Amino acid sequence: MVDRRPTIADVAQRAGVSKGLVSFVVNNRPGVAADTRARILAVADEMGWRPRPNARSLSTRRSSALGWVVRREPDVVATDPFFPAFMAGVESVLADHGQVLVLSLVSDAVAEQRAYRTLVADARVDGVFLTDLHRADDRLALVAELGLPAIAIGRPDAHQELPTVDLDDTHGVAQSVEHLVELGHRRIGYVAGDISFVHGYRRRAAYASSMERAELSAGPIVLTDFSAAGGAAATSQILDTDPRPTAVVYANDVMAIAGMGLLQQRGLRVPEDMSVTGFDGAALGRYTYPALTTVVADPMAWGRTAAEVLLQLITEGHAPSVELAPAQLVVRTSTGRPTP
Amino acid sequence: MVDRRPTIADVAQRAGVSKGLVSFVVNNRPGVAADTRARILAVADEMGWRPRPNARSLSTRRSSALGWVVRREPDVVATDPFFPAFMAGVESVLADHGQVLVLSLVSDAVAEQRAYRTLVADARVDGVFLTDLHRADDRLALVAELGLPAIAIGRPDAHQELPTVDLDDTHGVAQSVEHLVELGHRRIGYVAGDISFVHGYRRRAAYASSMERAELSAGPIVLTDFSAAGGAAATSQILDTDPRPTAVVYANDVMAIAGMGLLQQRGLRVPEDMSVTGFDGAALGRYTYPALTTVVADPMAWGRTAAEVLLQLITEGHAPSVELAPAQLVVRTSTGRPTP
DNA sequence: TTGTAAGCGTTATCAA
DNA sequence: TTGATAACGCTTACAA
Repeated sequence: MVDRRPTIADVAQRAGVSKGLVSFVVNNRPGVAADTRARILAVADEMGWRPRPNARSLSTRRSSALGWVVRREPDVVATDPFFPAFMAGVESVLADHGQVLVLSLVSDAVAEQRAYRTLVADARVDGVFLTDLHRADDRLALVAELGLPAIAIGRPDAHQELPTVDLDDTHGVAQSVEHLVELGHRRIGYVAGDISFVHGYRRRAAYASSMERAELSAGPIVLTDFSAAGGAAATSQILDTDPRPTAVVYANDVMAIAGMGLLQQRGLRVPEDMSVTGFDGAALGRYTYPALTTVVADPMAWGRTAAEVLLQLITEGHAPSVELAPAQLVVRTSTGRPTP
Repeated sequence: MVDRRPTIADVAQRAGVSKGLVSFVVNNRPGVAADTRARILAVADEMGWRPRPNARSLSTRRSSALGWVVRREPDVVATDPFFPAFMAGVESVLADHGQVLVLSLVSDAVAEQRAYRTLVADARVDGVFLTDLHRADDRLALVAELGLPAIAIGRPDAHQELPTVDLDDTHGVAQSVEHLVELGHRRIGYVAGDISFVHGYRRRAAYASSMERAELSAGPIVLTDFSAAGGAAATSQILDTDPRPTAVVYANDVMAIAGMGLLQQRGLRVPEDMSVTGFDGAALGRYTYPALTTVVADPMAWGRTAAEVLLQLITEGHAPSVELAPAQLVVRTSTGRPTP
């Protein structure tokens, strides 16, 4: 016989026990004598045996994999620091749990639905992360229909049963506005991302209520799509308003950086003629000229926590929602006093 | 009995045939009467049955999944347009083939090795993409040892058996240098990425040979790491050289953008005092000020082709290497004539 | 061309 | 506390 990989039968035989007992031991089930357990573990270790997930999945209907379906344009993913950092956080947890991440990048809603359905039909994953929540997100109903364990990244708009791992981004936006007001700005514009996203919507709301709190009238507000192109176009629109604002709050860093580019191209100085703030804490923002004042969150911790919560949901059937530390303003040089 | 998902047995029974025949039909195997085949397909379709990959994998030892292990800092992934675009390309092919992408993001070589070994030990994937090739890349030996089908993204340095999907990036670098020379530049610096990567090494070599071809002496050359921080620091070093160059070629866009930021912070104008070129064609580069002259490749096509080749390698045991269209220079406004 | 039956490597059930 | 033995859902010899 060729030296094929050892199976549970080989381990059982070598340890002089039945397959069932070996299974009990690797699954940490009670009812096995301590010395028997130790012996089995020793043999398994010596033979370098571990249960194969796909064989196991046949009887348990568990795949030991978690799914993440991302519906975004590649261009947007490319410039979003959330994406890889969140993934790194998830990954750091999964490896220790013998889990694996199945990732799917789709471009439209139809492909997105199909992706979730196929993941379930093919029993590819035991649960999924729901990111980029929309205000009316049909994935909430979908995962319920499919009986697919899921957790929401960022609080869904409607009240939901789903465990949620959330991070308050409104605080950072409020800090941005307050920072600008303290510097003496009175006309502060806002470039929103896509407000069909919960986070896009919430950030805009935070801007509006902060302006109100400062007893300033909000606007101009431009709605766009979180992309560099969108940020530049929105900035152009803002420049056309009269009276022109002296500062602009952007809903993410990419739009802010593109916005600064457009301002400079039009001959305006940042921050002398226009102050600018971003959101994300992208690495690049430290090295632009001027360096971008922005709001930084901790997406890696977000991913880590999300993975832990999802695993708990899968194994225990329920899990708590978690609120992470809020995003914080980091002041750099793209903001300053308005020139009179 | 509850209405559990149909299995191959249900389909066989309903169609009045054996399980074996159903299996033959879904696997497109010859030797089934045409009308029988049609009837079986009709029944399967009607019942909404498809073979479950994990049940299938037990006998075939195929997982219907492809693996991609990425060893990079999240920060670097975050700013690299290659990553999501390549992934989108891969994904666009996989879905049609009932395949899934298992992605792993690791931070060091030890975790990387472990990731590949676990993927194989757990029979998680049928093959892997090898990206970010190093000049002496131990993964080539590793996949050989593991018997893991793999394709190289970008040509490995040493002669290898692996099918390769490559894209000539040296052409774009040469174009960059030629463009600058035509504009009248004679002292052209270079900010390399990490030259332990094949692509980092090749780009630098392309710069050097282009300079030689133009009968100019190469340098200053600064080696760094493809990050924004690295790009800024390298630029600072270049500014310290005497005589100072009038143009700098950067090995990627992020370093180029950070470099422009540093130049401007030091009071230099781009391109009047210093021309700058990048590499990647990142979306953001169109909207910086000035807009970045850069080299654009098509990483989405790269991913698409890579997926097709890898699938062929897995199913047929061999696959051709493919050479994609070379990257091309796109001139924008970060390059101009040197001021005398 | 079709059916039967034996795997594939686990976990689950039920006795002992 | 342990051991047989039957699932789990599919593929694949081998027979018919």
